[in-house]
Amino acid sequence: MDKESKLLQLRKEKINELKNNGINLYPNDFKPSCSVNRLKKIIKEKSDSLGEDGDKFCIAGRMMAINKMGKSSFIRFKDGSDQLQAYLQKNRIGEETYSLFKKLDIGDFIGVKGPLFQTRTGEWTLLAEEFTLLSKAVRPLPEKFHGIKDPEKRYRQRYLDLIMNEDTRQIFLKRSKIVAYMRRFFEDRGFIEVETPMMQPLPGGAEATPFKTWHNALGMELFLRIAPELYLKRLVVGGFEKVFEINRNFRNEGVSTRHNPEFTMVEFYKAYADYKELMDLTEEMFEFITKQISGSTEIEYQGQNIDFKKGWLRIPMIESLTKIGGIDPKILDNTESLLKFAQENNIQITKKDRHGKVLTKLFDVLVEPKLIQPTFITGYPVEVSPLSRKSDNDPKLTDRFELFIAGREIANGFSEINDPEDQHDRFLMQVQQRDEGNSEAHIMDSEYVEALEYGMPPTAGEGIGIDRLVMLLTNAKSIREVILFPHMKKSI
RNA sequence: GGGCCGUUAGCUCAACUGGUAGAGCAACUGACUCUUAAUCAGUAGGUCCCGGGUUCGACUCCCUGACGGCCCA
Repeated sequence: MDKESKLLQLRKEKINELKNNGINLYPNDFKPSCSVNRLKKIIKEKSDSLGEDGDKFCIAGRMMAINKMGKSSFIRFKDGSDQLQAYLQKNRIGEETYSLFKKLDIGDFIGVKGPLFQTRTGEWTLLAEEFTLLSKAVRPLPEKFHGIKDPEKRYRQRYLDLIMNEDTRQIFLKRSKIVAYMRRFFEDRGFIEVETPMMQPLPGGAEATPFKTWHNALGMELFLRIAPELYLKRLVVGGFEKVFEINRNFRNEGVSTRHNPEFTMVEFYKAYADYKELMDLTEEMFEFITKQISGSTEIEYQGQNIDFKKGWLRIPMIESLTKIGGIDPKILDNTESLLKFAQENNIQITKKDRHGKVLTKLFDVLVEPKLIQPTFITGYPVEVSPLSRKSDNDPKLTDRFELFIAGREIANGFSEINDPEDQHDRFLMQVQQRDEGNSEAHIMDSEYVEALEYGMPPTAGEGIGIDRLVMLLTNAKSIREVILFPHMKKSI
């Protein structure tokens, strides 16, 4: 703990003095009659019945500013909904209460009861007839005008950020709404929400390094999940034809403005659907959510206008490499030439990488950053898609898409493999890649294959990064701005 | 992992070429019954991120480290 400042010592002395005078600093018997927000609506709707002799209200909140003028004072305070001003007069609330008030600080929670009046400037103000301390703050709040800016402090002490910065509050209110609308979208279409293990004996469903943990009683190693995919598909096998899960995934990777070790995804699966249908569904969902949140399908993200109105561009990956990435179509099938091209353009690719992987890496560098408007890239190579159904037209490709917006990956979806033999072979291919040094390649999951052997209906599934979606809709530059408590190193 | 930048009072920030740290808000004392970044008078408040080094002297220059931000891989 930090060394106590003089400021803090003084506060504690003052608090002891109040306690010694028999004042309860933390009572729990004050019931507000309404929120500030509700009160403001009442003011708008029926200000006729308001006034010094009019209706009385009981409001609670945190004091954010105090203007003392001798025997009367204005305080600005806020609850979870809005801010309000109250006027305290010594001869109205009594000498004893007024002198208690004078000892209080910005940051303290208070309750005020009284009618409303308008100040000289016309501001509706609660005229205090009763005034109570509800909870004493020991530490002072950050400065009222500049608030708290230091990103490190804002993340580590998010509560201060939320108290002082309305923008921050709005981001997380929006985040909550985005998730709520997403739930509604799925529920309206007959999907059921499920929860599958966060701790898994075999980490699967994605290419990533997992976190390890240990279960004492079972005496076994467990992994924090990198994806819920294989469990959700077991549920489709089990007869739940439309499922979704909104929950955390954990990947043991670096942190950046786009990566947090734990992040939230929605994954959903729909039986008898294919990847094309999911693209349609995704367009519908994004359009719906964006309209609800922003009132329009258009948003501005970091200076770019982005339109979510459905009818997004759909481009096969190969085509995107030539048309957007500028690769000569003649060298596309030749791994050697592609490697040479990569080298010439300073793109780091391992010689070991297979053709499909080389294409994907070139795509990441040459195409992805240029996909600003919502764009589906389809037809991913088999090598990088161990869980996607092979395309009927081209066995080298899969019935898969990824969604890109503002130059970053937002979603990934595909028709699922439901041929257990194919799935088994794909796992084997991954195991081989693992042996060749790709530590992120998928692990053989025989129990999952066994589940497929009982029969899974034709199905398509998709995952959408919620944090990244929230970033887009809140115009946040860093993922840390949309995660309440982003991971940081220990500060000591 | 690499590059650049940052860390000074509770908060937001200053401090020139190295000369011994300052403002606003917050706090404290006092005045003030319509303020709203209230005002007025006064007071106090510092491990200059940690640790080394250079120097007569370091917030300032150099090195190591910690934490953070941005960019890149």
